[in-house]
Amino acid sequence: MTELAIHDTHAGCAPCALEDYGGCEAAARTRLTVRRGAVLFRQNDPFRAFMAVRRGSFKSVAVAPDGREQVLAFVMAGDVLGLDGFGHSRYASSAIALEDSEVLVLDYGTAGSAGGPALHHAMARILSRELLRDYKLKVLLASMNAEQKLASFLLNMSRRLQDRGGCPGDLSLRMTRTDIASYLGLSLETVCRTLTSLHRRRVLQVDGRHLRLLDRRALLRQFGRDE
Amino acid sequence: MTELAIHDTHAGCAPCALEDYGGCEAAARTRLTVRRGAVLFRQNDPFRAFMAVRRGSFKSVAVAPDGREQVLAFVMAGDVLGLDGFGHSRYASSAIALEDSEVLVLDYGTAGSAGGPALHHAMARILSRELLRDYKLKVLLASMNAEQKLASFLLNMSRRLQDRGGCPGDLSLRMTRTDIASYLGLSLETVCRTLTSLHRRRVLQVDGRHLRLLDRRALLRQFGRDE
DNA sequence: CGTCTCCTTGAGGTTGGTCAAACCAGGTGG
DNA sequence: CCACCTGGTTTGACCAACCTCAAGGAGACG
Repeated sequence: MTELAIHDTHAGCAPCALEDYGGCEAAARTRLTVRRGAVLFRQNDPFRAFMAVRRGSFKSVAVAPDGREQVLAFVMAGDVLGLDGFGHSRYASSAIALEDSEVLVLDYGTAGSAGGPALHHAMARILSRELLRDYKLKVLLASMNAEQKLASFLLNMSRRLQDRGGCPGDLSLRMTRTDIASYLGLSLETVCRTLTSLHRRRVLQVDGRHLRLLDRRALLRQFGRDE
Repeated sequence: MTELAIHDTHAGCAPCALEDYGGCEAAARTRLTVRRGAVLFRQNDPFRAFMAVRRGSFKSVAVAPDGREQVLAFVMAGDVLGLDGFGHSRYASSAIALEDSEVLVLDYGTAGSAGGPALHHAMARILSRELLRDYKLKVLLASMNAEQKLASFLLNMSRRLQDRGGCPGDLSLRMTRTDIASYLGLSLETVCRTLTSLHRRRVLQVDGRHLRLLDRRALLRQFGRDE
């Protein structure tokens, strides 16, 4: 009870986010479609609005001090983009579509003053949840080895797909190995090697970006009390 | 312009937070004093309220899946604790005082419904800023080597102390090496070694928990475009 | 068919982790 | 006052997990 459930790592039950947003879709000004690879907004752009992902998925990236890109999050349908931009009135990260996608522009600046307390409350909840997700990712980055990171990532993706009505054992990834590596703080080669290792041990079936979880137990076992 | 300024890493200009909170101190129900080492709230406790640190400092820790403690943040006067608990109505991390401290209990549940939109707006800004801080920490954890992590940490601490009116070159740390190591995703020995290495190179003067920055430039140089 | 991007696999080296021992400061009790 | 104990810190020796560099395969697309 006192420990984080690992299969929840950076989960955050995204569909709830929009749900939370409740009837407030009135706040939605515009609906945008974004082509795969296109940039929805860019780090340091002045903050305009939150974006609720309707369809498709994005990666959220920031430029690290040394100039390399760092993937901060994978954002799927039902999640909200741009939450970080609000506090400093600039986006803190760029949002890049991993596939053809559709977003709802949530003009919080306007709707915020107009909307009732319910809207604010919902917004705060979404932000807070995002924080929780971040916390879990920090734990992952700070204290896990390569295999644990991958296991955590896979279980999380599986869960999120399941929440969206997909088959939990069937992962069709939208991002490259490089993206995954950056997100997990690993090198791209280590991601590959770890995946093939899991494949050889029949934990996983790997076919390019299509993965199938064969032994969920084995993934969870990565986190035995003292391994 | 497109890159994060490194000396800002997990900065977040904390004193502004309370400022932002503005005249809303009416929301403050209680003032608590906490002894060094005491637990203000515990991970998984039902969420009660946010806590604004008045005096002293805290560490925010979570239990990792493997049972080890993970330090998620160092929280100083002017910062707000418990932001993560709101979304799930449980605290996602424990708060432990690093020294004798004093906090203001911000009963958002009550004040939230009572307070005006200004309060909500302020709350959202605080949350959003916290997100930004998290983003920077994720970059640190994912893509920096030991020396860069330390440099980043030191510059950040210096900045935060400066914001609070302290002398920027004089750091009097309140946390143990173990805490720092956990926070930065390093081993305690590596933190020690890196500090002594910086000491030997006259970048830093190390005397237990009292540090003096001798060569800020050298620390910043850690992040030259491609080193 | 050539090119491009992405993925996979191998060889070798380095950073940083682990284990171990000793030091130091502060507190406690005789 | 001193002996002792504890928690924190420092340092060394060793080792392995992971990174880097390099080369080759596989699929998509013009």
